[in-house]
Amino acid sequence: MTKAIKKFRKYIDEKNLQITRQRMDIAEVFLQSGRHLSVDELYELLKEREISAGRATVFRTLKLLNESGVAGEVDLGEKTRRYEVKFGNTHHDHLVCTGCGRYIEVYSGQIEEMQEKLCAEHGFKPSSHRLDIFGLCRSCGIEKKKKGYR
Amino acid sequence: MTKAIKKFRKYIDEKNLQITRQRMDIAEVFLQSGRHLSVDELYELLKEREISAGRATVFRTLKLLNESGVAGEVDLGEKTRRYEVKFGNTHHDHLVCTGCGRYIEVYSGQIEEMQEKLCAEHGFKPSSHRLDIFGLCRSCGIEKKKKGYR
DNA sequence: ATGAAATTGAAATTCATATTCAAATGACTA
DNA sequence: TAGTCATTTGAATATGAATTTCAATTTCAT
Ligand SMILES: [Mn+2]
Ligand SMILES: [Mn+2]
Ligand SMILES: [Zn+2]
Ligand SMILES: [Zn+2]
Repeated sequence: MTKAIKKFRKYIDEKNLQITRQRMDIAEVFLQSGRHLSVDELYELLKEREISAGRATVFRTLKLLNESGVAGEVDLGEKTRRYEVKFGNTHHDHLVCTGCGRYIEVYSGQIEEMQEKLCAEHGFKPSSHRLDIFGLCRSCGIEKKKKGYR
Repeated sequence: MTKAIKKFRKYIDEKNLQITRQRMDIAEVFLQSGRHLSVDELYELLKEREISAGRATVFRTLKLLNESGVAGEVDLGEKTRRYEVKFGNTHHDHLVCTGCGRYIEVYSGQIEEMQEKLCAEHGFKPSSHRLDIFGLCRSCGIEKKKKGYR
């Protein structure tokens, strides 16, 4: 059993909830995917693997995973919410490719520092932030050139 | 007539749409407010001023204002979309106070530069970005101290 | 095993946003 | 100016993601 699953079980236990087959199945498929998944994508992924779980339960379990700190909510400006694995992953920002939809995870200690400084200048106490850069990833950029687009 | 209104009229004209009382009223109240407004907030603001406009028309006009470049969409992780005045305002990021809901507009040329660098390192061609920092503004931070919170 | 409590999931609800369509308004022509 | 056609308006309806409801099922403690 992975550490992430252990942490999830611990959280469930502390909240006096029950460790059920659905919750564990959903958590495992989510963790294995390693992707930035919407509720519906995870629901379909479970169906593919012939794991039965209702949409409502997938919603609720992702919420639990989020509360437990195992998963994190990601809002990339789409209409639907996504979740990513947070446990074992350090903080990062996203390069979002508008060509192929990939999310590239990036980090810059310098940017983080400058954000702190910027906040200090305004007497602002930061607790979290979100930096998303939208554009074209390397392969999509090349693709466009090939096709002669601008 | 302000330059922003002029630009909006020009856009409407170019699209072979009509300059109507509703469109102008909505645009003017929006521009005067200078705030980060949701559709509903603007709709209520119009009602207060006894300007009649249906919700659908407010939606549609904000969309037009956005397309014209006079307004910009702002997604601050709430369930509802907001619009801000874009015309005459340069690019900026947001410090979002989770205490009082204020949006402080900030800018750091250094952060922008580092973002460019970060993208370049990944062969990524950026076209836009979004940086929001959530936390407590100066007055909300002081408030919390007074009350003895952590 | 028994009963109380928690969980599940199909269906209903909510809420923001988008669309529909009949009536109103505006533009244009004769 | 009156007539005609096109656009706009806004109340009502539709949509779609997220949440809630509640009866049936499952789990846990005894
Ligand atoms: Mn990520
Ligand atoms: Mn702003
Ligand atoms: Zn790509
Ligand atoms: Zn504040």
